[in-house]
Amino acid sequence: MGVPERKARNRQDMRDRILQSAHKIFVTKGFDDVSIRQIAEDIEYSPATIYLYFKDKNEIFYALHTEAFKVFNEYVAEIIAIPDPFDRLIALGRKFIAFALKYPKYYEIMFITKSPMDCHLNKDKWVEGAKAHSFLESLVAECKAKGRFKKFDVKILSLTIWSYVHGLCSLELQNRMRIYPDDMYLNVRQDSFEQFILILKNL
Amino acid sequence: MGVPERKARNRQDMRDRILQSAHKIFVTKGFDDVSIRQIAEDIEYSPATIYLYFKDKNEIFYALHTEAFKVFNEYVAEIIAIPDPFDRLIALGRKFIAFALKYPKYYEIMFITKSPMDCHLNKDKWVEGAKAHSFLESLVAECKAKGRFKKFDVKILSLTIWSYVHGLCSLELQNRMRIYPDDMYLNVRQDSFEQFILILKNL
Amino acid sequence: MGVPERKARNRQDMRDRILQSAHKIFVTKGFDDVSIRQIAEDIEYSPATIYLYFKDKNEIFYALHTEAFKVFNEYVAEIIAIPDPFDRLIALGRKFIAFALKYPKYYEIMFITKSPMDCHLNKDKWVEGAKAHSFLESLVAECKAKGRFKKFDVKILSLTIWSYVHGLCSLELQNRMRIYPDDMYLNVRQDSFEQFILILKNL
Amino acid sequence: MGVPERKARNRQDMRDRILQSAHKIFVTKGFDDVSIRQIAEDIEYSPATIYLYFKDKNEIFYALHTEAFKVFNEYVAEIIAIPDPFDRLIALGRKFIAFALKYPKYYEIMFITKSPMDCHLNKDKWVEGAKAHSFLESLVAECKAKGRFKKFDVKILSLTIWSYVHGLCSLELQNRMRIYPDDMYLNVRQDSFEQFILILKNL
DNA sequence: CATGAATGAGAGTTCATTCAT
DNA sequence: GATGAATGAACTCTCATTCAT
Repeated sequence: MGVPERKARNRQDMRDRILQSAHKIFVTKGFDDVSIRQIAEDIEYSPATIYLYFKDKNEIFYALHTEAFKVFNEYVAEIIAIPDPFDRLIALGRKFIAFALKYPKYYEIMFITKSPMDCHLNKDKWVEGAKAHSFLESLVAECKAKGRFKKFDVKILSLTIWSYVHGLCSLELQNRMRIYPDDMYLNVRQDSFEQFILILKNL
Repeated sequence: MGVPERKARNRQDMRDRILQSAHKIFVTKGFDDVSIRQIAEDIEYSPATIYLYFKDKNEIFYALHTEAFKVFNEYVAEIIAIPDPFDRLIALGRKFIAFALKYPKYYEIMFITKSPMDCHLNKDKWVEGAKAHSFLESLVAECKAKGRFKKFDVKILSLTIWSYVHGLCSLELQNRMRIYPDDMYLNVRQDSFEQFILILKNL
Repeated sequence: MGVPERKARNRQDMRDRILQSAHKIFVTKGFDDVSIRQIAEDIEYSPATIYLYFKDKNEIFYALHTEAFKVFNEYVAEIIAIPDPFDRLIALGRKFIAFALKYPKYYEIMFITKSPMDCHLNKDKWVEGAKAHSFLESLVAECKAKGRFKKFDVKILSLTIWSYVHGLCSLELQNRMRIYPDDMYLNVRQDSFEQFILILKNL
Repeated sequence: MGVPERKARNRQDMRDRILQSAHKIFVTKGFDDVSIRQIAEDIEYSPATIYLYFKDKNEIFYALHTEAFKVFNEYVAEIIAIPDPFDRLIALGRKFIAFALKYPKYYEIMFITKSPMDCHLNKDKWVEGAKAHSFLESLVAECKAKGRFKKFDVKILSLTIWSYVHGLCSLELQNRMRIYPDDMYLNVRQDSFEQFILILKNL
């Protein structure tokens, strides 16, 4: 490996370390407490150093966002092994929910946080989001090709499904399900999802 | 009108002015930029004055939250005139979405923002949220009493509906629907909702 | 009793209430936390009202100071019944120490706090302090008249005694005696004072 | 001198500048007026800069306190050259008083101010205070070993001496000696101390 | 490559005080 | 006699960012 390659890798290493730290602070202390200084302290470098790897705070958030989608894609990837498209669709839903619960902060960045970033960056984000979404749409289309969802438009139904699953995750992550008594709370999310599967099956 | 009454009204006026200003800044600049100082500047009073009407920043957010639910309740109230429960349910959905679009920041406070407020305040918030939710449940129960949703549990179906509608609104408010081309974007939300009505009708 | 008298008494009542409150806060929260607002809240009047009875904060502290000396004088007065001047001197010392322990905040104002007050006020204060001090000097003089302290100047010895007793009280009140282990701490002040009596006796 | 050394020295320089400024303000305006902003203005740096050298205000006060004891120890150190323990004891007294007069604000911090600092810091302070005190005790013990103070307990007598000297200094520093007419005022402290020496000599 | 040094801007909050009513 | 309303000035502290070294 040549010198430029090693340099590039070192550079990437450092960026990763910064992002990991940012994510860690994000997870433990919340969005507003992710400050350059805190990250610097965590990785034991000076705040100024961070600016060697990221233009500004926005860029860190943007990278975090990219990272989130990368993790998401990997997390979801394994469902492609499932032969039946409907089963695959359901599996996607399950994975989606599981991801939200396992990486709530990544989920926040991906689907909840309003970007404080500049507009041209957002375009890229939409691309990423769109990719995930068109994956869903292709699944719905496949189902339709196999005879399901006859009376429904693929794109619209996809949005309906996405809305439902995202709504379910959102209510959970933003603590809005605490309105249920404790014993119900534990099952309610699962029950609703199973119910939703049933509904889809009968469309 | 007696002196104490006038004083009380003046006091309320001032509180309202502060809250309106807070809401305005919230709408135009975002949650994090709502600062006592900004509010003060906006209403052209000194920062110290604000503390004569609100104990601290938390109390302002809390009042904003209460205000949000008040506006919401008034906004939704008129549907009770609709005789058929299913029609009423649909109308509730429409109202809900319309409210989200008309008062996006109130919607944010009510259903999205993770409260930075103290715990005992949150309890009250859940009470409010729960009230709105049990209103939905009672509607679903009424529908069921009239023969609909036969195979479905009232509470679980209510959550499913809530999730869907909230998800739809969330995606919209957090700009996640920009993945659609402009011409689609205009109709997609509406189309999905109509589709969802259809689904509910056939349950 | 005529109207002006009653008015004057009411006025004095209010002043007393304010001072009591100031002292209470002073005792429980410390010097720096005595604020007009806190006093106002405590006596359940508005801050502005306090200014009807005292020109400003300084005047309150000044009145507190006067109050302190009044309480001190009353506290110490009973020793005049003791016939022997040396016994009386010792009794004064005991009373002095007891006062410091019982009313530590009054003691602080009288002998420790550097007056934040204006100069012309200080003169009056010195008058008060001087009165207490000349009382001590007259006692020492009486002792000398009875044959004690032969080789010592009255004024200088008085200062020496005052210094010692004040030093002892100061160290105690400012927590500087915590350097002693707990069991010693309890007796050390008393032991030193008894020792000092012995020294005086043998002068 | 290497780079790190120079950097360390610069850092120490800055800390010293801040402390000197704090001390200066403390001397000219009093304890309560020592604010970060005032210090910043005085040293002609921004307030934020101060936080690069001190964690918070407490740390500044703590450093000031440490500084005070350092200066005190150096100031008092030279007396160890005096062979006779009683002479040394007297010299200590003189040095103590001279220190109080020369560095009144350091004296205040060391022996008068009630610390607003956190408890664990205070422990260290007591350690320092205790050190100074046990130095006094060892001197008294030495005197006793040489035949003086026969009828007196070392620890108690030490406290008695400390109380007297501290009382004398306190009365002076807190302006309580202004009760004497101007011509007396100039000598009275000195006279009392000489008298006290005489008393000790004859114990 | 890394950082020490520095800062302007801004946050929430409290205070003594004034004045019209 | 009492006060509600208001404020200017101050406080401690944190932030993202820059730049010379």
